[in-house]
Parts: sequence; structure tokens; C-alpha cells
Amino acid sequence: MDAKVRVRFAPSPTGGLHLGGVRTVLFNYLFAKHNNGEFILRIEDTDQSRFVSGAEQYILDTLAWCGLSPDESPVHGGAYGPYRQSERKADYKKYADQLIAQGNAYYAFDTPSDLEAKRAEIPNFQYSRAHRMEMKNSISLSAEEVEALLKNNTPHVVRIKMPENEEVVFEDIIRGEVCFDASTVDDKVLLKADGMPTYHLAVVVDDHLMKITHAFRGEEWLPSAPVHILLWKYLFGLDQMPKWAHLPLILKPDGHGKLSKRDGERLGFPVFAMDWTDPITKETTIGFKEKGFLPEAFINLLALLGWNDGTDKEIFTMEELIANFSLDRVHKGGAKFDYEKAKWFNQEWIKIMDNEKLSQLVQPYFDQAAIEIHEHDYLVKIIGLVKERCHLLPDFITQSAFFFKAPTTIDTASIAPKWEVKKQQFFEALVGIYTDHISAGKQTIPAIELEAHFKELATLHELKPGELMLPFRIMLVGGKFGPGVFEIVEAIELKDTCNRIQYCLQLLSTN
RNA sequence: GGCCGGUUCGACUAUCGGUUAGGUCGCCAGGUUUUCAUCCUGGAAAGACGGGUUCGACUCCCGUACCGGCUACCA
Repeated sequence: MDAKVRVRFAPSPTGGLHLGGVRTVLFNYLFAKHNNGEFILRIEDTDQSRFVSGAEQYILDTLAWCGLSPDESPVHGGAYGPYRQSERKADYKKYADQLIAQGNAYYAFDTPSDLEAKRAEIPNFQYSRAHRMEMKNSISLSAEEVEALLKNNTPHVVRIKMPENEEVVFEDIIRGEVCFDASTVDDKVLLKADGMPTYHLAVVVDDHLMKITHAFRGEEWLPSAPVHILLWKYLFGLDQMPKWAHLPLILKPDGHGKLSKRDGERLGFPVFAMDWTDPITKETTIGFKEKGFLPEAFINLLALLGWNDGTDKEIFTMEELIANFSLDRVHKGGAKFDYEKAKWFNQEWIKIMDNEKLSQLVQPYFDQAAIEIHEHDYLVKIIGLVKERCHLLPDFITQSAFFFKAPTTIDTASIAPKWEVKKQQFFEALVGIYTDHISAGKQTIPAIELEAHFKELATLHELKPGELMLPFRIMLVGGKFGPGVFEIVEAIELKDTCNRIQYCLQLLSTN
């Protein structure tokens, strides 16, 4: 029996989490849960120069919003901690030393400016076999020189010594066999001058120490895979290595290339899961959450970007995704992100979501718009009435504000041209009838009855109901939109209806 | 430039040698809604190219083109 499935998502805390990142988490999570395995969050904070405060908390918050809770993480704890690479520094040094002792790695004393000069001098410079001997390192230098340099604490890095004439072959779960000629890859830095590991060393050491069985990451990592394979071979043995899967990229909707933060700003849609505010510039980049997406929809649309279950089914709950997810149905090619389809997913989720639950999500938007909700049950009812008209959560404001307070702008221009005295009289009579009902103690009347009364009265005034409906609607909601007029009347009740009619009649007579 | 990966309607995709190449988003037209949305019906719309293999290729092989990724003491 195989060891328990363990996967990890290992982001760098450098800023907001974008679509591609969240999808990588999702596939990790789905795979883990489908196989009764564990999902680990590991923070790759080895680059001090790129560290951004608040980014780790942001990642945690994002995972929580998405419903992708880790089994182990810096805050959830676990038996394989610490889960921040900056806190595991000693481990990496140990393995770097081992590699040097085995002859698989070496010290390099070249300064950043040395390297810069070399790159300027030689086009397409690679720190590899071709130029190794021209550089300052423990292969080109004598043992005495190296020892002296080390003794003086000369800043240095540790580089992997890529082998000659070796083919690195490995099996990628979604791509099949991938093959590299090791000599075409340069001698990557493993341990930096500040003692921190680079990604290459850290990922291998930590995946081993944390007993990771399956390693999933974006396709951009494929070219450095041979380095990692070799490190596994030198350090822990290939039989211990996790299975790899390089996920396809999420591309720009227009043009070409990897989707970036800039594309969202340019094209007017979010690329981050949640709002991200840069702690230094204070600049906020909008997220799917704040744009008004439901987490269920966000997860759903991400899952279908590069994966499907082989049927025509497109709407999936998290449980269904877990039950049906399989890596062999993940696409090889990158997928262009389509915001229109993303909104469609959200609309579908709004339609099927429970009204009570929606009301809680929508409440903050009403608060923000300074629309007071006096009765919660009323809000729930209204949500049911307008939900199929909403793509994003803020749409509930535009679609239903008039249920809570009279519209401030009235599209009288759409009534005025065909307005006539007969209609004026009709509405005055209607107000009279409603007023009688109010006097009789009725606050509202069922929509069907309202409609019947309305038609009767229209006939009495020798008018067709059809030419009265639009003006009536505009009087009530301010424009040409919204649910059925009589449902609106029933909801806002007779008194308010009369007020709105009278206000509008006044508006029309002064014009 | 080098290395690696990818390529079916505008977009997301189904197809695992034999189909009128299917679905969804979007778009267009019609119906329902006496508004808008929903909903229903219909429509336009695709195998990058060239060679093989095969009775037969979108599917397998080779080449070309195009697109992308990587080529940092960043991940």
C-alpha cells in the first residue's frame, strides 16, 4: 500500500494571490481530498528582498474564503514544521554541505558585479561547464585558495554542478515523459550568500522532510525540473521523489502570455482572489471577492479552467469537485481567461444559492449604499424576486434599491411623449382606489388581485393596460427594469405606491 | 539565440482511428416577459500547415509554422 497522499502549496509571500495561484491550490486540494490525503501550506519566504508584510496573512485569508483549508500550515501547525522556510535555514545548509562533500555542488565566490560583467561580455552567458573554469569557484581555484577565501568569510554561494552527458528523464503526470540534456542547464545557485536557500534547494529538501508524495506547480517550473530531479537523486534517491505534475498556465484573454495583475487593470476585471493593498504604495488591487463573486462560483470557474469531468456538467460544488477530480483530465495547453464566462458562473451560483445565505452576503453592500433594511425577512423576499437579474453581488443594489426607498431619478422622458390627460386621470383614480383600501385597513393586496383591479380600471377609462404598464413601472422603479409591476406593488405596499404615483404625476405636470 | 512545452468554433472544452466534429460562454434572430433579466427555439462559428502510417486520421509518427514558458544569489 502506498504512503498517505501529501501535497503542498508553496507560495511566496510577495503580494496578492492571483488566479493561477489559486487554481494551483485548488488542484492540490482537490487531489488531496479525493485521495483522502493531506494538504499542506508552506510559506516560501527565502527571498528577503521580496518579502512583503501582510502577504502571508492574505494567503491564509484567501484560502479561508475559498474554503481550501490546509491540514498543516504555519498557523494550523502540524508534525512537519516549521512551515516557513525562513525558519528552516539550518536544514538547507546541512544538505548543501552534503552536496559539496559528494562533489555534486561547489562554492562560488563571484560577486554580483563579476557576474554582471561576464554577462555583458559574453552573449547568452551560462554559468555552466562552458564557463565554469573562467569563474571564481572551488572547481577553478586551488584547494588552498578556496580554504583561505572561506576562512576570511568571503561572501559565496553554493552552486549545483550539472553533470555532463547525462539525460534527465522523468514522468510528468499530465505531460508524460519529459527529457532534458543536463549539460544545457546552468549551475543553479542552491544556497545564497546570505545563507538562505534558493527555491531549487528548498523545494527538494522540504518536499522530502515533509513527506510530500505529489508535487504540483505551474508549467513555468518545467525548465528547472532537471535541477530538482538531480537534487533528489543526489540527496534522497529517485525512489523517494514525489510524482510531478506541471499545470497549464492561465493566459491573458486578449493577446498572449501569462495573465498578470496589469491585464486585470487594463481590461477591467480582477485577477487577485481578494483585494490586495500594497503596504508601501497603499495601492489596492481589486479581488474577485470584493468585486462581488461568490467563493463557490470562483472555485467552480477555476476548476473548469483546464479541467472537466468528461460530461457536459459545468456547475460543481466543492464536494462534487472532490469526488470527480482527476489529474488525467487536466488539459496540457494553457487557457485564456474569459471574464464573461466567469460572470456567468457567478450568476448561475447566485440563482441556486439560498436566499437567506445571499441576504447575509448582500447586506454589506446595502450598508455601503446607505440603504436601510428594516426587516430582514423583507430583504430575503426581495432577493428571491431579483436574483436572476444579478451577475455580481453589487447588482442587487441596482436591481432592488427601489424596494427599500423611492427612486430618486425618474425616467420621465420615456413617459412624457405619450402622456395624456386620460392617463393622468387613470392614475389619479388608481390612487383613489388604493387610498380606499388603506382606509379599509389593508396595507397591501396580492399581486394577482392588483393586476385584475388595474385592468378593470383601465377598461373603465377606455385605455389599454399595455400603454399604462410602462408609465406605472417607471413611476415605481424609476426606469425600464425590475420584476413584474404588481409584485413590486405588493411588496412596497399601497401607501408607498400612492406616494410614488403622486410624486411622478406632479413631475409630469410641471414639465 | 538555446532548452522545454503547447496548438479543435472569438473563448472554455468533448472526441482516446470510423461522428452530419458535440456542449458551454459570448454573438445574431425569433418566442415568452405588455420593461429588463430569466427561460425556450433556431443560427453563424473549429481540427495551424505539409508529409507519412492506415481500408480509414482531429486522433498515431515526422517535419514546418505559430504561440507560450524558462534562460537571476525571484519564486
